[in-house]
Amino acid sequence: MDVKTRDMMGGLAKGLKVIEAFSAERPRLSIAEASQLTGYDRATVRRCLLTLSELGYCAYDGKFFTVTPRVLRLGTGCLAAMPLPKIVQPWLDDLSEQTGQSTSVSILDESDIVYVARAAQRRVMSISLMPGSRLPAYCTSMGRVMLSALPVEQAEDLLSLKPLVARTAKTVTDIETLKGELLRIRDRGYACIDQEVEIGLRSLAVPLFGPRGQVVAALNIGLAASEEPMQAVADRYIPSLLKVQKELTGISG
Amino acid sequence: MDVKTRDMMGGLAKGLKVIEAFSAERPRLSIAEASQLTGYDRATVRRCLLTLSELGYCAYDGKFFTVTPRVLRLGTGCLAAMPLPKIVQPWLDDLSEQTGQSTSVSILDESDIVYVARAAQRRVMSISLMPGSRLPAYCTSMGRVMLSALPVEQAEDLLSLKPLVARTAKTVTDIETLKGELLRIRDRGYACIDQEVEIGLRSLAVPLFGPRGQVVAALNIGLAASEEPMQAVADRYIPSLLKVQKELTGISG
DNA sequence: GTCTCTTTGTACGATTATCGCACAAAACGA
DNA sequence: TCGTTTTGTGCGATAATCGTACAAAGAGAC
Repeated sequence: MDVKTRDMMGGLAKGLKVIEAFSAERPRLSIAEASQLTGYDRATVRRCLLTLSELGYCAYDGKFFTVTPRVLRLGTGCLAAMPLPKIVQPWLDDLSEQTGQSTSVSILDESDIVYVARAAQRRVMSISLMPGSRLPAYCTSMGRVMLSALPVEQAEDLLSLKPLVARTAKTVTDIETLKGELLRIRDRGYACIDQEVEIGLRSLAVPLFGPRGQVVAALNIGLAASEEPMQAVADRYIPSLLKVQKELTGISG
Repeated sequence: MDVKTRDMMGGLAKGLKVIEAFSAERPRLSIAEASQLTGYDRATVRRCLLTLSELGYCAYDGKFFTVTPRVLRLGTGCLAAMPLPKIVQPWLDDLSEQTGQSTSVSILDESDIVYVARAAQRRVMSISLMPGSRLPAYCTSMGRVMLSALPVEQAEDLLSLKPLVARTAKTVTDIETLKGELLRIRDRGYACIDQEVEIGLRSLAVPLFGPRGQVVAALNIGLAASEEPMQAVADRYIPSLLKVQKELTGISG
C-alpha cells in the first residue's frame, strides 16, 4: 500500500476541502452546493458541515452554512509563528513614510501571493489588501519576483495551475511572454508592473533573501500611475527598496 | 444515538484540533508534543500531521512539523465573505488621519477579539496588530464594548473561559469589578482602557450596530498615555467615534 | 390550488478506514 | 556505553464512514 494512502485521514482531507469551498464569491453554501463544489457525496458533505458547525467553525441557519471567524484561528499558528511580519513591519513603516507610498511584504503560496505585512498610505487600489489577502502571482510585482527565483519548470507549473486572466487591458497573459519577463526580472533583481492588476496602479518589487540566500518573500511599493516612464519611476524608488532588502537579508520565512 | 455524535466526523475534528495546537508560543511541534497538547494518541496525531503534510497544510523536516501559509486559505472564506473590512476601511482611514491616531475594527470570537480592519499611525504598541490578530476581550476596549452588549450571564461565561491575566499592573482581573465596568459601558455607550493591555497605551471604543440593532463589531482608537485625565481624552475623541458609528449603523457582520 | 423538481433529513447495511496497542528502530542525553 | 525518549510500522478489532434509498419538505411553474 502506498505511503500517500496508508496514513491519509479521509475525513480530515474532505473537511478541509469543504472549508475551502467557501470563497469570496460563495460565502454561503447549501449542502447541495458544497457537494457540487467539492465533488463529494451530499451525505458526506452534510456530515462535514454538521461536524464543523458542532465545532463552531460553521454556522447554519437551517438553509445555508457560513464559516465563522473561528476558522481564522486555524491561521493564527502560521501567522504568529512567522517571524517575518514582526521583523519587517518597522522597515515597511519607514519605507512607507519616506516614500509616501504603500508598501507590502508577501510570500508565495502556490500560484498566489499572500500579504503578510503592509503599511498603507493613501488608497490607490480599489480593493483593500490586508495580511492574509491573496492576489495571483502572475500579474503582481511581488509574485513575479518570487516566481523568477524558482527553476523555470517549477514557475511554469505554477503559472499553469490557474488560467491567466487579463485583469486589465495591460495584463500579460501569454505564458511565453511571462517566462521572458521572469528571466529579465531575475537578471535585473526587481520587477515592475504597470497597471496589470488594476488600472491606475503601478508597482515595484524586490525579493527578500533568507539565511541561505534563498528567496523567502518579496517587498513592494505601490504607486499611482502617471505619465512618467516606468523606468524613471523604478530608478527613483528601487534604491530604497534595495536598501531595505539588504538590511533584511538573512531573515527566515 | 445523540445528534451530536451521530453526524460527527472524528477525523476532521481531531485534525482541526491538531492545527490549532500550533500557536505563537509553539510554532514547531514534534509528534509527541502535538500528542500531548491535543490529548490524542501519538499514532492518531501522526496520521493527522502526515495527512496535513500531504495536503500542503503542514511541512515536515523529519523532526518537527510546522503549519504552512496554506492554512491561511481556510480563513479566506470568512475574511472575504465578511463585508465589514471593505466597508469600514475608508472610515478607519479618515478617522485615523483626522485624529492622527491608530484606529481598528474588531469582532468577538468567544473570549477573544479578532481584528478585521486597521489603520495604523505611529507605533505606540509594542506588539504589531493586523487583521486576524487576537487579543483577550476582558482587557481591551473593543472587547469590553462587545461583552457589555451581551446578556450578563453570557458575558460571564466568556470571561470564565480563560484565566484573567494581569497584563500590566493596571489590568482589572477581578470578575466582579469587570461586570460592574461592563454595566457602566453599556449605559455610557463607550469603553475606556488606560494601560491595561500595555503600559503607555490608552484606548477608546464604541460598538457598531447591525441592521437589526445588534452589536456586530467594535471600533476603537489607540492613544499614547499621558498626564491628561482619561475623561478629557474621551470627551475629545468619543464624538468622532460616535459619528463614524452612526454612519456605519446597519452594516452586517 | 396542484403538480413537478429539487433539496433536505434520516436510516441502515456493507465496507473500510480508523484506532490504539505493541514492538523495533532510531535518536538523544548522560 | 547505557538508559530514556521518540519515532516508525504492523496489525487485528472495532467503530465510524460511506453511499444508497426513501420520506418529507420546499420551491417554482402553471
